[in-house]
Order: sequence, then structure tokens, then C-alpha cells
Amino acid sequence: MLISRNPLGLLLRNLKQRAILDEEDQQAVLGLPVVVKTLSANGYVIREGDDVDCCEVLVSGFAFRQLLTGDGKRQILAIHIPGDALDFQNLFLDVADHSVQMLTAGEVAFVPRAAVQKLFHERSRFAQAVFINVLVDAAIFRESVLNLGQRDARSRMAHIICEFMLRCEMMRFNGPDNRNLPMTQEQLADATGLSAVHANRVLRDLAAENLIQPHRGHISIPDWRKLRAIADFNDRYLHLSQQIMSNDL
Amino acid sequence: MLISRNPLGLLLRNLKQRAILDEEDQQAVLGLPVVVKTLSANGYVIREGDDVDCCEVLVSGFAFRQLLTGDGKRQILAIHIPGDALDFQNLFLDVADHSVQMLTAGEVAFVPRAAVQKLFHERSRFAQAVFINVLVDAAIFRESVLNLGQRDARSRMAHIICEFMLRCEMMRFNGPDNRNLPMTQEQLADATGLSAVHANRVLRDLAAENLIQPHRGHISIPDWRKLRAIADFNDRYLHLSQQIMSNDL
DNA sequence: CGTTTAATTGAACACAATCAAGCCCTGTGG
DNA sequence: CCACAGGGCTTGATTGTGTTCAATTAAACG
Repeated sequence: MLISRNPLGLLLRNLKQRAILDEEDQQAVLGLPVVVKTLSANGYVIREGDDVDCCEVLVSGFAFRQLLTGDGKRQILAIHIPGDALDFQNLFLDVADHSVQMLTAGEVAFVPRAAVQKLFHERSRFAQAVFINVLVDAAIFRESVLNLGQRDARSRMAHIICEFMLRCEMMRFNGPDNRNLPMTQEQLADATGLSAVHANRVLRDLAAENLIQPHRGHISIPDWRKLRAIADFNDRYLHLSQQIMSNDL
Repeated sequence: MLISRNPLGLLLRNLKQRAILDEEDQQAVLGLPVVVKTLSANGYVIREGDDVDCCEVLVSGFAFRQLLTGDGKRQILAIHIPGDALDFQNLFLDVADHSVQMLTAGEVAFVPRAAVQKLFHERSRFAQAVFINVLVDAAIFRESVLNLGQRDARSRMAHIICEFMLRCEMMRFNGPDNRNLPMTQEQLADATGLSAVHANRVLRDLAAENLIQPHRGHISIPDWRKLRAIADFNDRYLHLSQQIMSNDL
């Protein structure tokens, strides 16, 4: 079974980045029962309040997590790229406490939650890999708390863009299509806790300094490293140093 | 071995709230090797950048997580109460990406990380319990992102206070001493992303409406339920409905 | 082409930050 | 017992970052 053909191949690559899985573990992951569905932009993967019975993995396209206030204001919590598990957060929680939606059209692999739970209990290395995955997600949430609580609009915006670019690089998405952050200004505003108007002005200023190139509906970054100083971006929270070198794609 | 006498007794109660552990699992938790140390207020439990070799559990007193920006601004990420694991976040991550400090003087149980890892691999129900614990922590971080990104100063402050009160209630800390949030205004400011001056004004207003009672160095809440509407507090993210009823303290 | 969604801009306003000063406890040492 | 030092709290005045409201332009799509 070729990893590159299997819808869970990218997830496996993702898990192997920070955990050791032997051949049997890997086959078990790739052998999980799965239904792949194509969702359109804005399609819901997980809805807050829903009972959880599937464990979704993003195969292609981009997605985001969101949470709403009582009066309907939206906070975008995280952006997800292909190979990300969208629902390890709910693996043992029975009611979804937030929603996941598609940012662009793309494919999502739906795995029965019970099958993943079974693997978790039977293969402790798999359990560890999933655990690490969730820990890094938690670290990303913590960095978001810092970002929203302590940085100004300009740094916040730069930080979110830096994080996206670096995570794409980690997963070796280096093609020209993958260096684009496919978010509208309104979505970026909801991710940074800014108004759409102010987000527009911040982006305008960053563009004027040639730090980003905004296009309609997405943003490309000529060289994201230039943004790091502005973003106060320290990649410790992504735990890259723990990455395990591997040769297979 | 009496739970109430064991330094890890409260942790066990915590884990049992949302996961099933049989008698053997429970004995394994209580049998973990442990060194209890008393730390003074502001003492460090975990320091960002440190290599992780212990897994700490809060036995008594209160603690908080924090993360600093490059120019030294502090964001308080979460408050911890007795029975909370302070370091499951680092169970399989080798370098701490944030710090944990004591809010008040208190006792911390230091467990060798390898012993907890061993239990994780040998007892999958324990692994699940720890996993759920980390998932709920992640849910709390997500709610903080929403809180900082979308709510105004007044709601933010009320929300943090509500969360603390409800979590104390969940762990059955209902005595008069435990309904006090032992934070200075400066700490509350760093938790809410406000300046100390503005935090002071917000607290002043809440106190004027008899929603809170600030004292020197801590805050008591006559009836935290009154704060819920102001806080836009929805407890779904704490996953209380998943709580397992149990009779033993 | 007309409709829609996204981006843009200006003007007025508001919430919260900053600066600066003073107060009120509590603990300490003369 | 009093003076003083320090931390935490309080308050006013000023500044500024970001919001809101409102209107306009630009690009995509049927």
C-alpha cells in the first residue's frame, strides 16, 4: 500500500515527524477504515454541539477551527493543512465544543472514531503519536493566547502568517500553490481578533513594505523570514527540534 | 492506601471524573514514585526552555502557566488548582515551551516522567484518562483564545473569574477559603490582556455592582452565577456532562 | 452585464493604554 | 512606638490604537 496513494498517508507522515512507529503500527494506521468526501469551501467538518462518532483527517485543501461567542462573534482558533487530524481533539470527548470548517474546497477522510480508539488502546506507540499531536496543537493554542493577549495588530497578523508558512514547510508543501494563505481579510480579522477594516489597513501596510503580497481571497509571502522580527516569532512552541529525520515521503 | 493521604489522591479524583479506571489502574497511579516539595508564591515549577524529566502535580495551593513575548510582556495562560497535572503538556515533549509558577505557596508532587510514560504505555485506560485531561486543557486554551480575541475587558475579566469558580466547584473545593481567587490585579491584567490600570477600573466597576468582592491580593465572589451573563460564560468547553458520578472522595 | 463578494477608504468615536501621582496597607528596623 | 520602605491599589489626564459607520471601488461569476 503506497503512502502517497492512501488518504491517510499524510497523516502518517505527520505522526512520524515526532514519534516512532514501527512497520506494523504504520500499516495499522494506513489500514484504518476510511471514507473520503470532497467538501466545498465553508463546508462544515465538525459542528459545535454535535455528538462525535467520526475522526476526520484533512487530505487536501485547507480548514479552520472556530468558536463563537454568545452574541455570534467568531474567533478563528487555528488553520489546518493537509495531513492534519481535525478531530483528535474529540477522540474521547463526546460532544464537540467547537466547529471545524473548510477554508477552501478539499477532501476529508472520515474514520470511525471507534476504530481510532481501538488502535489507541491496542498500540501504545500509536497512542503516544496521537498524544504528541494533540500536545503540539495545545502549544499552538497557547501561542495564540499570547498573540491575542499581548501583541499589537501588526505583530498578530504577521505571526499568524509566519505560523502558516512554517507549518506548510514542515509538511514539505513548498510548491508555489502551497505558499498561499487562502484566507479573506474578514477571516484574517476573525483570526487576529481585529475588525475587518483594521485588518485591511494592517495588511495594506505590510504589503506596502513588500512583506506580503495580498491577492483576492489569498495571500502569498515572498519570504516569510522577513516577517519574523515583526511577528516576534519564536518557533519553540512547534517543537521542531523534536522532529525525527526520515527519508520516505 | 488512603486517597486523601496520598499526594496524588486529588489527581486520581481528577482523572476519574471523566475516565474509567479500575482498581488496579488506581493503585498504579497512587503507587507512582513521588517527591513532594513545598514551594513559595512565585516559585517556578517549570521553566520555559528547560529539559523535561519530571511530571509535576499540584497538591495544594494555586499555580499558573505563563508565556512571555520577545520583549518581556507576560501572558497568563491558565490557573491551576490542587489535583491538576501541571506537566502532562510535556509528557512526550522534551523541552518546555512555557513556564509554570506558583500563585500562592503550596505543595507540588514531582513524579519522574519516565514512570508516567511507562504507565501510559502499559495501561491504556490510564493513557486515555491522561489524554482526556490534556484535551480538556486544550479546550480551556481555546476558550481563552475566544475570550481574548472577541470579548471586551469587562466580559474577559468576568469570564476568568467564572471559570476559576466553576473548576473549584468541580473539584469540590467549596470551603470559604477556596472561593477566593488569589490573584493580584496585575496578575489578572496579564491573564486578561489588559493593562494593570484598566484591570483595576474593570474590577472596581464589577465590585460596585456587587458581583465580586476584591480584597488585598485575592478576590472572592458572593455568587459567581451572577457573573455568567456578563461573562458570556458557556460551560460546554469544560465537558462537565461527561463527568462520571462517583461516591468516594 | 448585472449581481455578489471582497477589498478599500474616510471620518468620527470609543475603549483601553500610558503617564504620572498619590494612597493604603503591611512588614521591618531604628 | 514611630519612621520608612515597598507592594499593591487607586485615580486623573492624556494619548492612541483600533472600532464603527458609511460609502465606494474592484474583481469574480453567473
